[in-house]
Amino acid sequence: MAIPRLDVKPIDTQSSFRTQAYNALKQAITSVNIYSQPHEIRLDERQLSQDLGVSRTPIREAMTLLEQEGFVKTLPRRGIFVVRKSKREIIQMIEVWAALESLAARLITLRASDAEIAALRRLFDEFQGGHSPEGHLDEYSDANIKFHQAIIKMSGNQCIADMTENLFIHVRAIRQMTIGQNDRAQRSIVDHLKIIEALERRDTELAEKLARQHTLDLAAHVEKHCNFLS
Amino acid sequence: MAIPRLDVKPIDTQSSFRTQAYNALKQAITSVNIYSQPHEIRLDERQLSQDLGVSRTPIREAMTLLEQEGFVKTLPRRGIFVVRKSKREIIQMIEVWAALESLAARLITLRASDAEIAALRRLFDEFQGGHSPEGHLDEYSDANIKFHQAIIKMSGNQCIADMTENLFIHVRAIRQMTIGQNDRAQRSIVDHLKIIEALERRDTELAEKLARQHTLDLAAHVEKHCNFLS
DNA sequence: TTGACTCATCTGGTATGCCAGATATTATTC
DNA sequence: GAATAATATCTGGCATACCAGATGAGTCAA
Repeated sequence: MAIPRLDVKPIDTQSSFRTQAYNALKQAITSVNIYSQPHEIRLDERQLSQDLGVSRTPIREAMTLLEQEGFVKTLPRRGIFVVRKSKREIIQMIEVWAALESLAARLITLRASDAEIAALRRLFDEFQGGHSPEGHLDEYSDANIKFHQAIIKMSGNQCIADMTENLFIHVRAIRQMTIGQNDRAQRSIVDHLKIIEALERRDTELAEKLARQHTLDLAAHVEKHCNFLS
Repeated sequence: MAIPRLDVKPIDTQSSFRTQAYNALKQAITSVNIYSQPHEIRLDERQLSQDLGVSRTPIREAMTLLEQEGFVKTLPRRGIFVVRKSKREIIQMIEVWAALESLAARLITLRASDAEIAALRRLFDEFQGGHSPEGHLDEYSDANIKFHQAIIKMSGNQCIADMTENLFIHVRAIRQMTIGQNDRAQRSIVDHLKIIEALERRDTELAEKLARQHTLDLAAHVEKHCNFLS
């Protein structure tokens, strides 16, 4: 006779409180659009430790990570503040993004399989089939990000993915505010299609160049129109 | 009559124990060539805190940073280990470096002053005037790194500098082992000269391409000859 | 001798308490 | 009443104690 056993699920012994606090805080910080509200946001270690139900220690170590990633800035005995990137910093991050995505495009033409590239086109067609970007900017913004993430992932270079992950987060808020300007959504679709075509033809130089220029255009747009940034 | 005063220097209230521990540990970790010795290096928080004369807390926070930067890996209740990058990871880092330095070259042609570019050529000529690379590989290796750092800095994009800083450290050990192979030093000098010439002529496309290819060549070299990497 | 078991020990994870600088509040002085 | 000084409070930096998992030496049975 089988011994009755409780249906206990193994607790996640892999993720420490520190990791859980890190994820929770990063989620919380990146979900508020800090550029749309004027006052700076201050965090309190003790308050957060109470809210999350853990002591200050894992909170502090999570903050150490978030500070290195540029999301918060700690001023000793003053407080911990959510960082608002300047226009200059945002543009520099977009430029780096352009360089890395350009490299990703190069690597795809050299190493990706035809099936992978075909999957990228399907991802593109699926969204295109039916709606035009006008009036669906939220959806389009999601599809847009998915497209870029797919390219990064297809490159097979994990280092690119790691280094662009936070760049995406920092730039995301800005993208959402620019996607509706100057017919950018429509232009963006055209650019993406050209990039896909270059990848399909394994045209390394062209794919590299188009991917770079597409993102550098965003940098130029931010330079011109995002004067709400400091 | 002046009151006698002790010549006390203001203590560095800016750098916390955490920061000092971080610097000391990073220095210590990166100064040992982990690829030349077979056994893995394990660190002990308590031992380090005793050596550095501080408690475990700042040590732990420094370790948190070093782990995020990829220099150490913490295994709970096992220990903290100095990370040995695999060949695949090294190559991916060099590829990212190539993309970023290529961007730096582009930005220089568009934004740097003639004086800055002239300074770069002087840096190059100074080292060239007199010695050939053979027999001075250590010096050459230093000059080589200085050249690349100068390009990064001249780009004016601080984000590139931040993101390449650790890449340089990770790749440095490998560079020192490859610089003497295949006449790489001599070839490298030729490449650097061509890059400088392209920058002087403000040839954006060419400078970008040469800078990228120069570093991608290193990646290819590592792929072929660095089989001592895991 | 060998294998499994026990337990002392080691190690990173976490909670807690104290410290000093920074700020806000109150008291004091003119 | 305004400017200044004294004080209470808040906040991040640091030290320390305890916990539990992992390890390895030692023990005991087959």
